[in-house]
Amino acid sequence: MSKPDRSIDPRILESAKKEFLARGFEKASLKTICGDADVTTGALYKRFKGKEDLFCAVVADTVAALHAFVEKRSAAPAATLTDDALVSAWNMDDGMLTWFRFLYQYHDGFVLLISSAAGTRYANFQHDFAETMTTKTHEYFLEAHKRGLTHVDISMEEMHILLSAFWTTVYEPFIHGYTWDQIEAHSKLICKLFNWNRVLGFHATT
Amino acid sequence: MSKPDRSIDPRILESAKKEFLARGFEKASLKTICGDADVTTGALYKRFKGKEDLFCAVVADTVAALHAFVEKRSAAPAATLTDDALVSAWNMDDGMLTWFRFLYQYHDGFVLLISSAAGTRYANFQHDFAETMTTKTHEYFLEAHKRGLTHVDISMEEMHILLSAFWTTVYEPFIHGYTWDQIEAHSKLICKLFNWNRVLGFHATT
Amino acid sequence: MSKPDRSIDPRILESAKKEFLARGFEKASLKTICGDADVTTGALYKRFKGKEDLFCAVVADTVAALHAFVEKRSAAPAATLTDDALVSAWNMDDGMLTWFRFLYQYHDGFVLLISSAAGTRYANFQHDFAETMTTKTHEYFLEAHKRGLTHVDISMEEMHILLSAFWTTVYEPFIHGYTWDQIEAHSKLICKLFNWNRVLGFHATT
Amino acid sequence: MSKPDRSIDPRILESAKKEFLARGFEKASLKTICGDADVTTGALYKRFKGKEDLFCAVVADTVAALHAFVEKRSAAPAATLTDDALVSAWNMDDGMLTWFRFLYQYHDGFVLLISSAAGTRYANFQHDFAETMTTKTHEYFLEAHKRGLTHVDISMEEMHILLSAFWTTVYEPFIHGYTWDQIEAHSKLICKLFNWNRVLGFHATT
DNA sequence: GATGAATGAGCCTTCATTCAT
DNA sequence: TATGAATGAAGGCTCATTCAT
Repeated sequence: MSKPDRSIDPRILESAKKEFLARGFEKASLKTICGDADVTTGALYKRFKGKEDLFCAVVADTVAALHAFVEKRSAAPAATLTDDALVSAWNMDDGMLTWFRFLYQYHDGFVLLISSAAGTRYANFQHDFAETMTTKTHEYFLEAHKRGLTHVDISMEEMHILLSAFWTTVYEPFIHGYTWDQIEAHSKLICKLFNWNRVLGFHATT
Repeated sequence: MSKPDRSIDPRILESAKKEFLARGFEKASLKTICGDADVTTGALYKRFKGKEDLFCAVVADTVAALHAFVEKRSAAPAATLTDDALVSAWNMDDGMLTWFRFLYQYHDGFVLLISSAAGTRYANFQHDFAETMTTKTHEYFLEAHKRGLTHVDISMEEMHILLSAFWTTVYEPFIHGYTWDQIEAHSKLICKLFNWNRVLGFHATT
Repeated sequence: MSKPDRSIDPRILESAKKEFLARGFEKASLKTICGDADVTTGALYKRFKGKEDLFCAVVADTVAALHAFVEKRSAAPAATLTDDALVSAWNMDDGMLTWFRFLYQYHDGFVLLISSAAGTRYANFQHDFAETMTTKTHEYFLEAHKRGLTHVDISMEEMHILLSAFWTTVYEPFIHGYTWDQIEAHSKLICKLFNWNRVLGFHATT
Repeated sequence: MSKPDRSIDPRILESAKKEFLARGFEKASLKTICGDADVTTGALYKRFKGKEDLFCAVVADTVAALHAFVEKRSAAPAATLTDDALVSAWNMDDGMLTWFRFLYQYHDGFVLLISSAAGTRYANFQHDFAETMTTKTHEYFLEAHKRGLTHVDISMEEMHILLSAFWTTVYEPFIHGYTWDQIEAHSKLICKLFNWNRVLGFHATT
């Protein structure tokens, strides 16, 4: 009653998600997508401007949620944090689990972004995401450095490559279709594995 | 008796490598490859069964060298190693540098395998490589466990996760086109970053 | 009793005129036309049978006015004209200006007919118009011939060629978007340019 | 023996010419063209870069001949002509016939250029051709003016529109498929009809 | 009457692979 | 053995027109 009838949309989006997931953006066939959704190509073009627009629509809420999530978690300026908060930011045990929980909620959209987006505006999602995280993280690190909490020097570039690797590790269980339980185990393991304190020159707290 | 004259091959392989690196296997154009190599498509098909066969040829020596390298390094049965050797296998400072030196030697082939192989039989190279390493590594770990050098339990699956994370970090500088100097620095960083002793339950040596 | 409410029509017609003028009949987009007119395609199809019908509607009053104008100007049977009238019909100084004034009044519709009608029933407007004029003109010429005002023989086909050439020259300033002042100047030039007396065998009056 | 076998090309070009002539560039269907030529679409793309390239190929010799013809006829700088030559340039009786003979030789290509080129780089052929002729003609006229052979002032713009009309008249018999005999008659008629001497202010020589 | 989503054939173009020469 | 023209299915996309609501 409130909204106009969009009952066909979910069918297209669902079908598109399936195809994009299975074959990647570039090799995905609109004909297959339309066929699966019992819709003609023309109908698709009524709602979406093209193949990429369709991809973006499939992925839109994931992207939005991701932005919101990142925003919320990096809202606090480095300068406002206590020394303790600044240091413990690297002991990510529950922080990571929160991340995994969040990403698991947007599982398919996230996999699309990291695995099937070649050819779309999200082609560099992994890189851009690492970049975003790097910027914020480096800012915190610099603040810690200024306060004398560490004496190690890490350039943006080095931090970027370390975080790229780290986040690639985060992506992995999604790409390989882990169950939630597996992901939980994965989370704990990699938190134990990555010794950020040592790399960044903090006093180990663990 | 020896091999037939393959004097034209290098041009094709070089050209193919360039194109595969630049555009990835799927988007690479045989026409471009043949054009750059001053060779006709027909000639190409005389020597290679098809696009994928060409890719495999480009990558063949890297794959072979990789196998040989892995084989050599894991030739010794776990049981024959001293306790010390078993434990220090994880403090990989020079071990890693050896790896990096090796991989840097096969730079392009390696990048092809980890970045441009989608659509070929090497699509899952990263995963498969981690798998390979996991088997051998787990065997060593089990031996260490048996000897009481650790009391932590790590399943094959967990070991796979850990090694995937680790190797992902190793790949990173290649993907990002690091110079050798940068890779050397990265190597040191990596060794600091990974907390193998903690994860595997060895006495911290650092 | 009178006409049904057509209050929305002007918007469609205006929008259609704009689009047809800008892109020609074939490349004009009904979607654009409907969008500009704030009307749905369905609504358009309620009033018009299709794209061509719409074009015809846009052009209808121009066509009607043209017919009326031609009719009025050729109402007098050739036989009823004086010798003088018959001959001076070709020294068209003010006759032409009257024509130009008339065409300028129906500027857009006329341009549509001569420039944008490919694909419609008016595709051959130029040719058909020349044809129409030819019939009447030839009749006058024959009458003049009969009265001995000329001894030249001009067939219908030849007359058609001559009038085609003449009217093509008339169209030109419309196609080129001349202002009224430019058209007025053009009109004078035209009268100088065409050597009707020589072609038709009248005594030069100029 | 000298040339490689291109025996299939004529079939494509012939078929393309037919289709372009019949439906215009934009509505012409490559499938139809290929079908008529007993060739697959792929084959077409081996020889031509695309639809427009095909059109250009069909029209290439006409364009070349046209350029050469124009070049040859306007090679003489205005300043080098005698007064007589300058004036009689406008009494085009045999000049026009030469033109018609030439155009008739390239009949189909010429029709393609003036009637079927919308959407190609030759879309503005008519206009550009008129422009070319205008430039040269105006130069001659200016020279005549300088020498006092005329006192009339005609701007480039006015000349352009007059020549546009004139050349449109030249095109007409081609567009309407006149036979050579009809064209010859047409040529004579329009030369009689257009009174360039009067418009340009020369002493009538006829 | 009005809506506008849906239709669906057709568009031009690409490219790994084949095969007659 | 080498050639490279030919294949032909498949690609994404357009748009005048229809019809259930």
